[in-house]
Amino acid sequence: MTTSGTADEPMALAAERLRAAGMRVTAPRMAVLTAVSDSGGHLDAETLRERAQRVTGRLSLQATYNVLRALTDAGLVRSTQIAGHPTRYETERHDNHHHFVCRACGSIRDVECVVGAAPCMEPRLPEEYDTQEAAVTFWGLCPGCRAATPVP
Amino acid sequence: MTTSGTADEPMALAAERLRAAGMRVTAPRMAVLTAVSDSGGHLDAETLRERAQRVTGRLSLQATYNVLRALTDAGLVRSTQIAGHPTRYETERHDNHHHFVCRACGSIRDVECVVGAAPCMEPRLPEEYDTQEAAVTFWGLCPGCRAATPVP
DNA sequence: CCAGACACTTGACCGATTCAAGAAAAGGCG
DNA sequence: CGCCTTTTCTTGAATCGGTCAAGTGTCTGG
Repeated sequence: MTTSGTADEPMALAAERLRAAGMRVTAPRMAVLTAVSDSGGHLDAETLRERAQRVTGRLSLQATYNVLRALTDAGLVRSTQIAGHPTRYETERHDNHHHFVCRACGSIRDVECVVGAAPCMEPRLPEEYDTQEAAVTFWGLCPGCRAATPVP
Repeated sequence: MTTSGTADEPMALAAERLRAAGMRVTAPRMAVLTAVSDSGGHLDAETLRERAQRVTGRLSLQATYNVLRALTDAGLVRSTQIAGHPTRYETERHDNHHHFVCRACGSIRDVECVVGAAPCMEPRLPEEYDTQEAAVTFWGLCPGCRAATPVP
């Protein structure tokens, strides 16, 4: 069987994580956090709302945004903005990884970065600049779209 | 006197560049292209419209978007999208440089990249991925805002 | 179990950008 | 040089992602 059974396990886990972060535990929060975790990342607010709704029965888009904001502020979720796409959300892994975006289908794939020694973290800027973070987006074609694209 | 005189020189230059790109030469296009060039980059559509208007006398925002699209497609202008900001435009220099964005004041500064050997251009991805471009955005505090910010 | 704080719903609103239809103007050609 | 076609500009409406605000509902600490 694919549905239910131990389907509330992730919910309990989500509750755990919310509590650990000092947040109130509510159905929408558990549902959204679970949706973000399960998906493997890179879903937008609307999609997350749809998924969360399957559990909560009903969830306003506004609430979804509220929850995502709260989860992001709490460090449980990381948001990423890709040019031309709505904001995407993924589980915060504290590994400062980057993203590859397919120009054809829009799919997103994580790209690991050598932790702590990310070469791209060293901009050629004067000393006075306080560089806190580097966000790298790789653009190109994913294997599927590359194969489907007639090479000129 | 501050106005006119040789003020139409950049216009002629813009006309030149448009023609070279095989585009029709129009007042809006010359004005916008000049505005992008003069500014040193990183202005949004609305600001560019204002500047261009000083020359053309009147220019719709829609036309500004049309022109910017055309210029971008023609490779004369490069557009950059920074999370939380409207799209910015700058003269295309074909040097694949990156951007530093101040979290406090939103100012943008170019960051040079070692041409041809950009370390950030080597994502750790399987062979089948066709990586065409890497966009790097550095986030932090510019000298001015850094000085103004009380260090905790 | 109750109060107060915090979260959710609904609905209006906003900024950035695009779509659509008609008027204007660029430029090739006779 | 002036016409005609094509492209571009103007105006106005619409879309999209997201936020603001007010009221109702629901956690959780005491």
